[in-house]
Amino acid sequence: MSLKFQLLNSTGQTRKQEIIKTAAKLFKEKGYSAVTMRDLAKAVNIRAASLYNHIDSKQDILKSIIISLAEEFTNGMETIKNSDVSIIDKLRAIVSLHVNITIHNTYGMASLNNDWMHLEDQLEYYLSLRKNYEEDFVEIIKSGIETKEIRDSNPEIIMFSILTTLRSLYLWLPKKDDLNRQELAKNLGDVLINGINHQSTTA
Amino acid sequence: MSLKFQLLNSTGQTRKQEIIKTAAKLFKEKGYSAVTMRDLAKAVNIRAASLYNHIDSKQDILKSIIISLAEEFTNGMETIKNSDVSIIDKLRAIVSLHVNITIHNTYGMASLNNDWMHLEDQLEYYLSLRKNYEEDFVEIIKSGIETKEIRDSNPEIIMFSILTTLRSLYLWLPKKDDLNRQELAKNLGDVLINGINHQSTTA
DNA sequence: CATGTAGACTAACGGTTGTTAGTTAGTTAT
DNA sequence: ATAACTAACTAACAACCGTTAGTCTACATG
Repeated sequence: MSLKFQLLNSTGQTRKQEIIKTAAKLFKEKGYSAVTMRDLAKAVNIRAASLYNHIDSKQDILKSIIISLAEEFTNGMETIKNSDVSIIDKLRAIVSLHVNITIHNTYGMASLNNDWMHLEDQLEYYLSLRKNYEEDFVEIIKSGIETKEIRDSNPEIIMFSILTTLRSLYLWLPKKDDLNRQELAKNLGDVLINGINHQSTTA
Repeated sequence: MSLKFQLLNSTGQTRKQEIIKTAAKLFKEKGYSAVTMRDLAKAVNIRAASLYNHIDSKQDILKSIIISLAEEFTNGMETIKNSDVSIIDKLRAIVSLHVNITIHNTYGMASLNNDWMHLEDQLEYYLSLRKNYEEDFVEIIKSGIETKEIRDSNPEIIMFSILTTLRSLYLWLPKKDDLNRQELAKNLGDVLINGINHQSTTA
């Protein structure tokens, strides 16, 4: 048994990673079902059959893209939930979580949002992660309403309103790369959070 | 040349309308590309070939769903733009427009959001309608900032934040049918608009 | 030098796709 | 009564789908 060194290509990723990243890009443009293995192969300049030296199946690619992202969100939420800061700061942390993940994997976010229903074996697992995430999110809102940090409106509506905006970040973040992460997160935080902040002192 | 009476089925729609509505429902669940003509045929209890007595092509179905909805939004925006009310009331009217259209065509909204890229001949037309809609929307926000009815934040971010929430209505509106239109529109208006309202006097 | 492996290839498979052709039973119009 | 139309059917086509089998070459390891 000897050490094995993974060969890296010119962009510093393994071939498998390159295939998955390219797939995510195509999935964003046309959706999982409309992208064929021959499309994907052409995009990485090999033949369709050669893809199978690196991946198990088309399904497997989708699973890799979605599950890893979903787990990133779950882990991020766990950290935020257990952190000892104000509710408003927790909400700001959630905004940053979405901005950061979306910046480093814009293409994958499209699959997470639009192609999760094509997961087969992992569908149930994905749905449980999403359900838990939304429940944690709404709990934070509720406790903010109790402590009067958040305006007293329907917590589910507040949660969905913020979450759908964050989930759509992948659509308009690419057009806004002149603003860097911190600026965008701040602007977005202002719009999303000051709106529901009870003592609205922005100016 | 004589009058022609369109035969209506048990649900009071023509067969073509029934097919398109059923298609929209399937498109919402799996996306345009993943739904086959045989799937659609089975859902309306005929054979795939028989669909072509009523529609020209699969493309044609998608076109019918998306373009009519996009034009509804365009017409609605035109009315709101030219109405003589406050900026805040215009925003409330936009919220109502989305709520009402989404209520009466929940399935179609999924295609509008997720399958527009599979339009072929009509893609350019659709994109122009969407572009105009967003431009009108952001103009309303800008004039609201000028008149100080709206908090002074980045108008594009405000617009996208509201619009993405409204675009996602089709996802969570079906779960909330205990609230009727007016209630939902009001709640949503509170969350979306009071947040950016300059003199935030909600309580 | 011999051997093993990674990663590309060609060829082909069985199944599915959207769609067309041709037919037929039932209804409506003249 | 006859002609025309509507809306269903069966059968089939050519193209495309994901995937497998088997092969070849370049390179790393012993």
